[in-house]
Amino acid sequence: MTIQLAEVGEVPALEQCIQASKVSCSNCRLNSSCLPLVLESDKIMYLDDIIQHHKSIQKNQHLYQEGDEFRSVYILRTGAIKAYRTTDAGLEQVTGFYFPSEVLGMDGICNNFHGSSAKSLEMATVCQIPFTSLEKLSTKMPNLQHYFFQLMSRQIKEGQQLITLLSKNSAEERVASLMLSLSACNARRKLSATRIRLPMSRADIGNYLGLSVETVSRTFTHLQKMGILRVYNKEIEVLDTAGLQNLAREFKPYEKCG
Amino acid sequence: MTIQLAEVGEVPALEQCIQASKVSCSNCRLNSSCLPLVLESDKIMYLDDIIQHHKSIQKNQHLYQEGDEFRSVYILRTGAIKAYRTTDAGLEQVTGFYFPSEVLGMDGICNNFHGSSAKSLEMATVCQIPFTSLEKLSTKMPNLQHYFFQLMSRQIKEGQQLITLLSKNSAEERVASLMLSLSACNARRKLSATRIRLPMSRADIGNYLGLSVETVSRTFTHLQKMGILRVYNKEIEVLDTAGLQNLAREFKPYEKCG
DNA sequence: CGTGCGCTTGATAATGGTCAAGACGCGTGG
DNA sequence: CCACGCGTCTTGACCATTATCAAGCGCACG
Repeated sequence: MTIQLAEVGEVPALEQCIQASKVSCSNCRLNSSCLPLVLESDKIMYLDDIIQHHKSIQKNQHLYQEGDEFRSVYILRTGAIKAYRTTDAGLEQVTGFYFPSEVLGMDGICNNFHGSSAKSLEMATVCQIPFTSLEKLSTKMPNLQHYFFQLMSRQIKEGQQLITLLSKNSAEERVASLMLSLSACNARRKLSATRIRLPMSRADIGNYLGLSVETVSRTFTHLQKMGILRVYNKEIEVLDTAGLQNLAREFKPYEKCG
Repeated sequence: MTIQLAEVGEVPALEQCIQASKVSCSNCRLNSSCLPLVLESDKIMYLDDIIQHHKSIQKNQHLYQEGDEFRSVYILRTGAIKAYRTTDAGLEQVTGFYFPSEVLGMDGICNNFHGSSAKSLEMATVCQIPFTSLEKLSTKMPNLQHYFFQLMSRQIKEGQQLITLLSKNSAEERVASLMLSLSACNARRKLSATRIRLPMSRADIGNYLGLSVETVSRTFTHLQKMGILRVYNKEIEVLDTAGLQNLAREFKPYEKCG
């Protein structure tokens, strides 16, 4: 039997309000955690000029696909997106989950083709930033240039953390780490740190963590039996944060530092 | 019994010649595969001004360590370097091997501290580029800015490839992939594609590939029994490139695209 | 009220880790 | 030049974790 948790996701009324109003970086509610933060307020208008606000994507649609020509990077405003690559054997490898205010698509810069696909896990909206415009603007705004260097540097570092997790940690530690990360991600977004809604399937989680679906499922059950989590399908309640941290250590991909 | 392979590494005489002469980007023999390539030749002097050429590092010394303040990025000129992080549990996680003309240290940009350590596997020389100078120069030289965006993008992509390798491939496939990568790396450097000298230990290889030393060793012997490689300690001879590619697929971290 | 997909659970098997011992190779010092 | 010793590599035996296969459950959706 499923117990309905309190609303932990976006507030629908607010969402609609945002979507209805004419959007610009100045009145966007991500403002405080988003890109324009690094710019002097009188320069946000330049950024506003090149950003294409409010592109929306239905659930399970692609924002871009591996091999598509790279033209823009994207900032996620609402919803959730998974990034994945397709292996030579035709298997899918999930490389990351993205939440509001995060920047996607920068792995396409190196050879002008997207190196991964981005598919929405639920209805999502993004801002699109044409990359050549961004580069031009960056030469004029050292802050902006620096911000993007930082952003990419962080993604490199997060990749290294995931590599470490995959090669050194057990199934239990991997799942615990992910839950802790999502909790931190919620906290950053001013949502509950103890109630996590998972927009992705067990298969996606397993794929991301290098585990089979079955192992993910078993691990959830086990963490529940240990009294660390309570699992209601895609709603996770963290009962023992310290216990979770004890298992996790390492790996904090969603504790963004910028 | 060990059979001595032909010289496959750097040519000592040439090395010494380079080290003796006054170095600058214009007369550096990496020239054609290195950073200045992207600059108009009359602008190389600006880069030359900020680069500190020819810093040398003894075997097993650190170029920088995790947690050190981030000030510069480095280009490896000769030798080989491994990058690694230390996990919370105090274990080492090798995140990459670097060879001449590759750029190190960019994971430190995001929070001004190096996110990994870099230790030389053999006597090495590097060029040091103070990052703030580089950023300043980048605002004036769009090509340079673009080059560094590409470089970091590529590192993100390579991280994703390693992640895929770790979560989807068997021990055999991982080792085969690494050998193929090193072969490609040699080829890029105009060295033999079939004779590979491994500057790193079996332990480093295992650590990088998420395997135990024993498994790495067993895998080498197995690949040898299959007639794909011949293993003389740290000298590897590739007997069947196609067979190796067959096992590898995926994962080409050293086939740099820029 | 079915039908199907996603999730859970159980039984079994395989890959690779761990522990232990021995071989080899290299540098040191006699 | 050889003997020694240590560190690295290899090999073997055993074991643990997790994948795979299989079946059943439950919720969502038509």
